[in-house]
Amino acid sequence: MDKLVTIGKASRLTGVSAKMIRYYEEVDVLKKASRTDAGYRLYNQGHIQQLGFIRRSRNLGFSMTEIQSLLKFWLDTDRESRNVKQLALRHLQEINEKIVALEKMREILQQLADKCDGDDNPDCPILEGLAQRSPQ
Amino acid sequence: MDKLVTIGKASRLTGVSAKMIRYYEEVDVLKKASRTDAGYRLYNQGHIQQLGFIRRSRNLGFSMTEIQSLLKFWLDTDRESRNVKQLALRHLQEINEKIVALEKMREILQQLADKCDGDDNPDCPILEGLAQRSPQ
DNA sequence: AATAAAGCTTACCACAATAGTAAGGTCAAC
DNA sequence: GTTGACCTTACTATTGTGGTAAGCTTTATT
Repeated sequence: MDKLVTIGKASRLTGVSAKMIRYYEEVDVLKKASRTDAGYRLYNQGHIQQLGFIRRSRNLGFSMTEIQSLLKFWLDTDRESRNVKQLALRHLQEINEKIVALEKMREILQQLADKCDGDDNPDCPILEGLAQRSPQ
Repeated sequence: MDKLVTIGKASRLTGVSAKMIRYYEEVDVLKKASRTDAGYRLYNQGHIQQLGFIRRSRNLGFSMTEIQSLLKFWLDTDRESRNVKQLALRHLQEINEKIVALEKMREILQQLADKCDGDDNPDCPILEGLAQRSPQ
């Protein structure tokens, strides 16, 4: 009683482009689809759920490799939540590091921009900053 | 009286890898170097300064295309600082958008992680969240 | 039934910025 | 006169996504 859908419908159901669905299969984060006689891919409910899982994981910034691990945990009822949490915390730390880096950029750039009149005059502390000082 | 250096020295002087120096030349953000008879690239003080400019711009997250514009402004003494500031503010906005996106990820992921015991038990709200809800 | 439109297939290319490798030429020192 | 450091070009790969082209299948319209 498993309703099977072709890739276009699976895409509409999950919000994942057909292109990406094929790619996920290719890099082994999505279980291979069965095929019709003509070679069309067919997806069942399990695939659809898995695609949702992948999409939400991507939206949280997890890499393909991390998603592979997450999916393995998800499918393994014997997992220890310790391992999942560890993966999540590691990713959280990466996110934090990216935020810190971006905030540093923002601060320096904002300081330069504040000093620049932004008119028809050629004087420009932004260019001077990029040319001379060392905004890290 | 312009001291010329080969690419290795230019790299050490600027902190830009030789690989990247060649790449910058190829994509036209760095003026072409002159060559020795044997074909070795030779860099002068202007090149070195320009490489510093590029490195600092990269560190602030500007793309190659943006850096091309910045360099054009820098070399044009008739520039209007308005244009430079506009470019900088646009980039600042992109940085802010990235920060906002990352903070959203962080919040959702942190919430999931907080609910997860992270022990040898298989129960895992992180996986449940990825599987079921919509942590956009 | 014939044809058109929509949907699917694989196999390419492109992106942005960086790093790595291989095969080979050059230069300086010992 | 050989070794080792340095340089050259030309590839390949990365990450995740989008695009295109050429061709087959299925569905809808006439």
